[in-house]
Amino acid sequence: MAEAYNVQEIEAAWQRRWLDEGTYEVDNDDPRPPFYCLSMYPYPSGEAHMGHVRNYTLGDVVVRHRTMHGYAVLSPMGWDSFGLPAENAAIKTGIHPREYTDARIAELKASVRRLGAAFDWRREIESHDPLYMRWNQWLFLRLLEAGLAYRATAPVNWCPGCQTVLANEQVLPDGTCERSGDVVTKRDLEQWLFKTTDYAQELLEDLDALDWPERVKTIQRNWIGRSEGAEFDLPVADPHGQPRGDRLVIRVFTTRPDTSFGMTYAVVAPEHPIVTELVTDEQREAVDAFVARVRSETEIERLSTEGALEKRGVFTGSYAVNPFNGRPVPVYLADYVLMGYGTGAIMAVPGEDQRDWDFAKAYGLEIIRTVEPPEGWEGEAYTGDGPAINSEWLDGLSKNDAVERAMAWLEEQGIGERKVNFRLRDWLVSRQRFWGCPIPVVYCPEHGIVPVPDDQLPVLLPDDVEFRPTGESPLKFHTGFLNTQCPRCGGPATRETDTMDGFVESSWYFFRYTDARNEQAAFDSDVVAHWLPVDQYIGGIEQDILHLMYARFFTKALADLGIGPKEVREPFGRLFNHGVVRLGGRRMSKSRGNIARPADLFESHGADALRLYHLFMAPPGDEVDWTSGGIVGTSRFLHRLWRLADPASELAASAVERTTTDADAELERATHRLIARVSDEYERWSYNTAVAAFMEFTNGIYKYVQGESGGSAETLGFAVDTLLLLMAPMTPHVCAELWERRHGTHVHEQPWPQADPALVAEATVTMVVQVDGKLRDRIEVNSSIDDATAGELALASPKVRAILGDRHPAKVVARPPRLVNIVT
RNA sequence: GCGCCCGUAGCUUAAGAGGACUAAAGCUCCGGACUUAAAAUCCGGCAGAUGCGGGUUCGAGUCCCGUCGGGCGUUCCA
Repeated sequence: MAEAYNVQEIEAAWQRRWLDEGTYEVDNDDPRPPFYCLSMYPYPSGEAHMGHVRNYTLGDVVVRHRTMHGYAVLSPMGWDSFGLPAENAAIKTGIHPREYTDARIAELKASVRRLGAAFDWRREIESHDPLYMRWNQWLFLRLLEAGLAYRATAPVNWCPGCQTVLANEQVLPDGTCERSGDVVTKRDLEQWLFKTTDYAQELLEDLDALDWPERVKTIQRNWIGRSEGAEFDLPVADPHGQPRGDRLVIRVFTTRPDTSFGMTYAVVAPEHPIVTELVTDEQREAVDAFVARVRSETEIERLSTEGALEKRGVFTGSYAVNPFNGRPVPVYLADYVLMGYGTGAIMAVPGEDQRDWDFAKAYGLEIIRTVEPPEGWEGEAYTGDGPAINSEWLDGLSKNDAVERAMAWLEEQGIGERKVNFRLRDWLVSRQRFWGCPIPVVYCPEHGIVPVPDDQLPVLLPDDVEFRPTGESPLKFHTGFLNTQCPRCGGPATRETDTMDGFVESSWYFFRYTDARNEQAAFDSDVVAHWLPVDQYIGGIEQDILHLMYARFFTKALADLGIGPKEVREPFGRLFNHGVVRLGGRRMSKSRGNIARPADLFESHGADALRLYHLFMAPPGDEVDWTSGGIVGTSRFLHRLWRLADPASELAASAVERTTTDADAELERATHRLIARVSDEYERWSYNTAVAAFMEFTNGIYKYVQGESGGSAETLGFAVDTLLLLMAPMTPHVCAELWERRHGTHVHEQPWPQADPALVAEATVTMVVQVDGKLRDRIEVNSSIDDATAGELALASPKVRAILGDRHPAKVVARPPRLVNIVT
C-alpha cells in the first residue's frame, strides 16, 4: 500500500538526520577541492521573513549542487548580532540587549533550520560573542598600530533620532538617516576613523578582476570617485592684483586646468579655515551671516537646488590672482563648494561648468568661453571637447592636449602639480551606542590614548546597565566600566565609551568562519588561504556599497599587516545579488490571511514547496512582489512527484519489464535533454526555468506511463531517478526521502548526472519546408544534414513541386537541419 | 536632466547565435471524476495578432529607429 507523502514528518526527520550525521560539516583538511559558499550573515530580527527564505534557499541550492559535483563546500552561518533594534528594545522595555538578541537569534535560527538549509553549525559566529569581540578588538588594535585607525575631530553626520554619528553611507541622498528617517545634521566631534582612503586606488583597480554584477562594480567605482586633475595656488591679492604681504594663497583643485584662462572668480567653501583671513572688514558682517546660515542648514537644505542662488554665496572682499594670466578675480564663498572634497576651494570657470555658470549669472560675474562650442550650440556651459579659445598659448588645442599642456606648465612654474582626488572618505567607525563592540582604548591624563593590552581583551559590555529614554549610551554613566587604570602607568584612566560600527564585525566574519573556534588567534592564515576568496557570495544589493567596500578594505589591510594571507587581497570572487522580496501591494493583507509568514507556509505546505515556489516564481535576481497563492502549485507538483517516485505507489508499480519501444527511446532522450538543460540552468542561476523544465518533464512522464504501452520499469526508473537527482538541491527533503526509498542511499551523496551528448542531439529531426514562408512539407532528415542536401531534398518534395508549378525558385534559404525556405 | 533595464494569456515567469509546428509552465477561472457534500486530489479545458508605429530580413517576441508606459541607478565631488 502506498504511503502518503507526509510532508511534516519527512522534513523533520531529514533535518534531524542532516544535523545528527553532520552531513554538511566540512573539515579544513577535507581532501575534496574546496568551495566556499557564503550567504551574508543576517541581523537576527527574530522569525524569518521571505527575504531570508529567498536568500538561504539560493545559498542552499548552491551548497548542495556543488557538493554533488564533488566539492568540499564550506557553508557557514552566523549572526550580525550587534545593532540598534536590540538597544531600542532595551530603552523601551529595559530588557538587556544581550538577552533580547539571544532570543531573536534562537527564533531566526529555528526558522532557518526549518527551511532545511545545510550549514556547518560548528562554525557558527555571533558578533556579540565575547570570543568574537576579543578578536575584533585585537584587529582594531593592529589597525591602530599600523596607523590605519586614528582619531580626529571632524564635522560628522549626527542623527538626532539615533543619538549617534552616522557614516556618510548611512545618510540617504535626501539627507535623512537610513535607519530612523530623521534629518541628519552636522556636528564637530572627536571620532575614530579607519584609513580606507589609503586603499582607494587599489579598491578601484581590483574591481576589474571580480566576477560581480557590473551594476555593483559601477556603484563601487562611483563611490570611490577617482578623478585626475591639478592642484595649484592662487595668490590672494588686492583688487588691482597686488599680492598681499603675507603671501596668503588659496589652493584649488581642478580637473580642467585647460580652462584656467576662463576663470572669472574663485570660490572657497564656507567652512574653509582660510575664510577668516580672506574676509575684509566691509564684508565681515555679510560673510558671518552667510557662514552661520550654512552651518545651521541641514544637508537637505544645503544640497537642495531649490534655494535662490542669490542667497547661496557671498563675496569675501578679497581677490585672487589667476596665475595663468595675472588677472585678479573676486573670491566668493558658496555653499556649492564642499570642504570635504579636493582642497575645499575652486577656480570658477562659468564657460565650461554649469554650476559656475549659474552662479556667475546670479551674481553678475563675467563669463569667458575657453572652449569653442560646436556650431549651433545653444546651451549654457559647454563641457565637451573642442578647440581652446581665449587662452593665449593654449588656443587651438583640443581638450586633452590643452589639459596636458596646462598641467605641464603648472609644474614648470612650480605653482602646482598633478593630483588624483577620490570621493571616497575615511571610514568613521565610532558609534555613541551601547550595543556594539567597545573600542579597546583608555584615556590616561598622563599618556593620552593608550591601547588596552592584548592579554586584557576583550573589553566587555557591562550587564548592570540602565538605559535612558534619551537614547544616550549607558556606558557614559557606568562608573564600573568607565573607570580603569592606565595600562602604561597604572594611574586612573577612563575607557573609551564609543563602540564600533557594526560593519567592522562584518568586515572579517568570513575569515573567522574558516577557523571559528580558534582561541589563540583571530584565524589561522593558512586555513584562510585554503578557503578564501569566497567562491560564491550571496546577498541583497542593499549591502553593496557599505559592507562590500569595508570588507574589501579589511581584506587588503589584513594582507598588508601580515595577519591574513598576503595573496588574498579580495574577499569575494563571485557575487550574486538576489532581488528584494517586496511585501507591498494590496495583495498582501492580514484580513485576507495571505500575509507572508514563512512559519505558516512551512506548516501548510512544507519547506520544499516553499523553496521550490521561491525558485520558480521569478529569476533569482529579480525583485518580486510576494504572493502566497502560487505555493499550492509547487506543492501539488511535489505530490505528483511523490506518486511517480514512491516505489510503493500505483504508478511506479504499473511499470513492467518489457522490450523497449519508441516511447521508451523518446523518454530516454528527453531525460538526457533534461540533464543537459538543467545542468546549464544551474550554472546560470536560471532556477525558475529549471523548475519549469521539471514540471514539463514530469507531465511527460505521466503521459508516457499512461500511454498505450505503459511504462517500462527500466526507462521509467532512469527518468525518475534523474529527476530526483536534478531536483535534490532545490527540494532536498522530498528527494532525499524518495531516493532512500528507492535505493537506500543518500541522494545528496550521488554524483551529478551526466548527459550523453549522442542522446541529447536527436538522430533525426523534422525539417520544415516552406515556400515563401508558408509551411508546405515536413521531411524527416538526419540531424547532420548539410545545406545542399537539405535544399535538394526540399526541392524534390512532391508537395513543394505541386505548389511551385512552373515557377522557378529565386532563392533557396537552407538552415539545416530545421528549415528550408524556398523563395520565388 | 543623464545613464541602464523592462513591456509576452487576468497574474508571475519561459521561449539555446532571428526560423516552422498549438509561443510553453504554474497560479487564477471553467468543466469532469471522486465525495452525502465540500476541501484536497486526479483528468481535461478556456485564454495571447508578444505596449504602439516604422524599418532591416526569405523569415522578427528576438535586431535597428521612433513613441508610449513602468522600474532602477545617479545628480552640486570642481
